[in-house]
Amino acid sequence: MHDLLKGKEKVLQVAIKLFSAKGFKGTSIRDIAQAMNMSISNIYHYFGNKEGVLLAILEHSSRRLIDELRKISEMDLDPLDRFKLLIKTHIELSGSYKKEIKIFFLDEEHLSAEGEEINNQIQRDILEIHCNVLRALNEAGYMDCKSITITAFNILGTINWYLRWYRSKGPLSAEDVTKEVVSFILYGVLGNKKESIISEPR
Amino acid sequence: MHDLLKGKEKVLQVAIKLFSAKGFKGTSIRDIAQAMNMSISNIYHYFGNKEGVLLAILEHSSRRLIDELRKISEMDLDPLDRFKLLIKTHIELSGSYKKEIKIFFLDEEHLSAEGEEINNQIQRDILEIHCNVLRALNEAGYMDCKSITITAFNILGTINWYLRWYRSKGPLSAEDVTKEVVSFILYGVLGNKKESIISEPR
DNA sequence: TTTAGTATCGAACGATCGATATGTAATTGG
DNA sequence: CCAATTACATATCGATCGTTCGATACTAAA
Repeated sequence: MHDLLKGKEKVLQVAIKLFSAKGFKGTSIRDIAQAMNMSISNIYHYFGNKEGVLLAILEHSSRRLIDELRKISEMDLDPLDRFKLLIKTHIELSGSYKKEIKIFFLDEEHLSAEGEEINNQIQRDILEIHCNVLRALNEAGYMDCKSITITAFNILGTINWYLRWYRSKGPLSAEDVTKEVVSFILYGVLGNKKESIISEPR
Repeated sequence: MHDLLKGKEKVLQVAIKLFSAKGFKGTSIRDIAQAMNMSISNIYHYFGNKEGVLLAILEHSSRRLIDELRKISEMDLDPLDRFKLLIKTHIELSGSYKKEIKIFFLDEEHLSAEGEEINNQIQRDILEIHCNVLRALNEAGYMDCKSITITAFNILGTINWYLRWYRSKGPLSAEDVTKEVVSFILYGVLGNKKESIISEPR
């Protein structure tokens, strides 16, 4: 049952778990090694140093999310439909990356210059994708805001905070919770332009 | 000029700065002591241990915010005006606590059972204040959502994320940025009940 | 002046940290 | 089958960590 993953893959999996639970500084290389019955030096053999493990997680996990979101942002759709799809996908995809995203929140301050640059690039990529989709929405007359960037930040805040608090314990189904969050964002963005905006994207 | 603050007060001030910049685990007692030319053992004399410093910051800084917000939530106002005032005040007050709030985000995982309980109580208090104000808003027919708690979380997410990204460097004034964030939240909450909702509270 | 309490310090403790040097077993390509 | 590369382990390094101990300076009451 265990040991389906081996080597590098398993290190990453274990590190994601520990980093998200105890933070980067709060997790030692020894913690990771012990949790998978591997020697310390082996981790160094794979990743060079401790930050290497964090960067590997960061790049490995962000790639798919960014690629997926960018694909949506370039789709030839009605701006509103594209926006709805983007939000919904971002929330759903992020759901399967909860641990990894938590790591980015917690530990961006402990990175070296190089690591910080990589992390910033990821954040910038995601923000830019949202800005692009919002810009089209704005030009099509669906919304009316002073700053697209601020609006994008507000969206990311709502999504990322959702990842923080959601625990699948409440009375509502995961689907209903997602719908409620999407609805909050949609109304927040579309503001006083009142159309029937809440309908399933697809 | 310096040394206006002494002893405990100064420790707290320096610790807030360092914790928010490098995290709790990333800051050693020695860092704090050195940054203010004080001996390590003196900090222990004041706060018992490292977590004691963190808890002192937490309690000291959250008290005023919670008291202020609760006062607003109990004001005898039109539910919508009260809600607007609450959001605006929360954002503005949080602005002067940026560093402290960042600490809470970063470090809630490193706390002992006692510390975690205190931290949870603070989070619960703030959430409850928002829920109460939202409930009145809902009963007065201003909004229409499935879960007041989810909506409160969305609001907190937007506010707290704002504290993360805002840097007073952009083209807009701080006031305009605040207005934009408040507007996002208002529309997000009020949803399809479309009245003229964006006007200065007071 | 004595006393008691508070504020402060330097030195050291054991533990743990990230990292490395130096190995041996396993795997693989020719 | 053998050489080379990869995968792993042991043992250890110096640095730093949180914490404690025992002592000294200061301050205000008795």
